[in-house]
Amino acid sequence: MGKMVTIYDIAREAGVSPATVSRMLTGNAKVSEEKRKRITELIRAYDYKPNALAKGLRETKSRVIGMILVDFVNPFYATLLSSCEKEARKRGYSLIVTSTLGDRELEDAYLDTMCQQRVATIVMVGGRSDELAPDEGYVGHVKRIAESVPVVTNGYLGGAEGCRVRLDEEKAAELAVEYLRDLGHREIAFIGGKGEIRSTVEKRLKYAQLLMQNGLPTRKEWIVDGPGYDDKSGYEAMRKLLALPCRPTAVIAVNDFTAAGAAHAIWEEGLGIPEDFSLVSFDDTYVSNLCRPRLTSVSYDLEEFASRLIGSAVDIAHGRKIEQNQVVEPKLVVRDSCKQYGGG
Amino acid sequence: MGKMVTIYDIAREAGVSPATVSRMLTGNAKVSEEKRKRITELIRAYDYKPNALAKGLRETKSRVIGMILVDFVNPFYATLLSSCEKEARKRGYSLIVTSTLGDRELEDAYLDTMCQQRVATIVMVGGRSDELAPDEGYVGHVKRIAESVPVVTNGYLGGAEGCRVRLDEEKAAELAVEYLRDLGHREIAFIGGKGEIRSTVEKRLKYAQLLMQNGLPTRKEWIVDGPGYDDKSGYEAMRKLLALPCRPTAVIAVNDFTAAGAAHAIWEEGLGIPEDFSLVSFDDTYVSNLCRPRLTSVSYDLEEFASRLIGSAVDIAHGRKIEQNQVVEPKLVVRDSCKQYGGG
DNA sequence: TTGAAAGCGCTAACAC
DNA sequence: GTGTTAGCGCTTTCAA
Repeated sequence: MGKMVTIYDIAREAGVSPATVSRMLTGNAKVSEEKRKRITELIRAYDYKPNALAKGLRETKSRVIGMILVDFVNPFYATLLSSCEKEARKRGYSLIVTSTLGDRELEDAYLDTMCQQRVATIVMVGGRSDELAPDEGYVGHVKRIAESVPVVTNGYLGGAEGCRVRLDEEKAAELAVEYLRDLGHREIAFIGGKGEIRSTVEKRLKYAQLLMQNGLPTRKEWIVDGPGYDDKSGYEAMRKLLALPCRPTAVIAVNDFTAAGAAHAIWEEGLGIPEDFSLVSFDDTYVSNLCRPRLTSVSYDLEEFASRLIGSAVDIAHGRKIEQNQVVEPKLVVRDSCKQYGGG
Repeated sequence: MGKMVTIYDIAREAGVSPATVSRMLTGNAKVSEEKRKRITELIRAYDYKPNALAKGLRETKSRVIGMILVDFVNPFYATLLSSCEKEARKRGYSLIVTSTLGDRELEDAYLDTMCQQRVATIVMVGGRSDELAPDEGYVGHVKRIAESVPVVTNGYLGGAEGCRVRLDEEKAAELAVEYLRDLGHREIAFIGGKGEIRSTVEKRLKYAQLLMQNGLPTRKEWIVDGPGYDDKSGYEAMRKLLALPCRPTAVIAVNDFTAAGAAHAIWEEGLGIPEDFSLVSFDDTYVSNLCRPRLTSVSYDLEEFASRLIGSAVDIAHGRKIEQNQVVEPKLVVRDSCKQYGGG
């Protein structure tokens, strides 16, 4: 691999000092039109590429954001990643990414790796920061890291996070429940997810609260814990519901995958959506469009989420003032998986 | 943000020279057991994190691989990314990622960005490198880049690439066609994809060739060009097929999304899978498991693909000898979307 | 085995 | 407006 050209090469060739070349590049000081022209030309001619490592070393921080996601494959996170990357680019940043798949040790290791890379900011979405009760050791670790590199997250890190951007899970649950209630449903179940994940618990709690407030029947068996967030979980959860003596008429699924799984269980029983069950999911990934009937789903504006996440990350890195607590609101996207109860 | 501790801090505290600390860290030279112990302790106590920027500057290259994908959201690439990241980590590398979404200028810009980051290697999958005839300017650009940073790709870059890892598209097409043929199908269509994308063209060509070799009827209308790779494309393509006076009995879809779209068109017509149409797709993403009936699909071992991509990237970076041309073979995963023709 | 010193490529004082 | 210089944190000769 050939030696890379440096500002010294350019400077020598142009008969100026490296500083002048640097000044032109950064735009931090005036450079005479004549030299400017000569330098610009040389840069093109030599195809000069500034060394981000040197710049980063000099400024004790790189224009790179470290992103720790729980999973790249899940379309919710995949889309978020895509938006974040676009957003980062727009602001002149690159993304170093990592997926933990729920592995706690990995999460710790990655925190360190990104710290070593001297990323400008660490953005964490999902994973342990999203757990209801992240363990002490972990929070301590993040706190230590956060002393040298700011952390932006959607979860809660005991105050270690420099900035938090949450999704309004309660509002999301509200949209789902109220939509079904307005359609005349009274027997509404909630399936999927895990009891230790904050986002899930927040939804379930709000769901239960709303049922009560609306005088709708609440039953323990109508909240089916996971075992997880995939279609298999949804399938199994729905089968439990189907086995119940008193079945609900509507089902809220913790995400599109569990909804898809639930749909399969319903069809297997020879029943239909929305004829026999109305189905609402969260996340509104492309999966909700891929199912038939297409799923009515609570949607988060992932572009906005990404924009706030990355925007805050960049602002913090530049020492700008930011909103410490931000919330992204959901909205309901009505498709074909629900119908008026009793009505038609 | 607090000042980070350096080897100088450690050295001073331990009463040794920075060089000794460095030697211990890199393991490039012997260090007395006594100092080693003292240093190790200090490193823990101060939570010292080596500055990857400085190291990279010194060694004129970082332990980061730049990955340019066409799209993060498509589960094929999302899964590939996930596997690549895992593979990179295993080898002590991080991933800087980027998705181009088919934007040519972006691809150029990213190539430069990664070059500036002094990534060890650039890995490109999808995008322009996957086009049948990438334009001259682009190839030139890659060639120039490739002089300073090695490029690994699945596409063809006029020899600029340092290493190529292809999927065996022809074998994939063969698996699909022969499976359907063996089931007794004679009228087989191919839908989706774009005529300028190498992987698609390779599949179509092989498909056409195999029909002929097997004495099966070939019809122009049975190859439906895209318009793309999403379910809408599949839906539209299938509708064209359905409108034909002579419909095929089996359909090969360029990926899972187009297959899902095709399935919807078929159902809309009141027809069934596999009763009225047998359906085979490529890629075998989780989408093929999410559909009902589950899709029979040609599967690539994405872990192997990732392992070869990243393995080669790392090997090249270390100046090791590598296989210049590697191929990942597909296999057929039989599920429920096909049936014996005539037979049952 | 260890230390001193140079240098990777860049930017920002500080002079002029 | 421009050049000189020091230093970001690390590794690696070169001597001792």
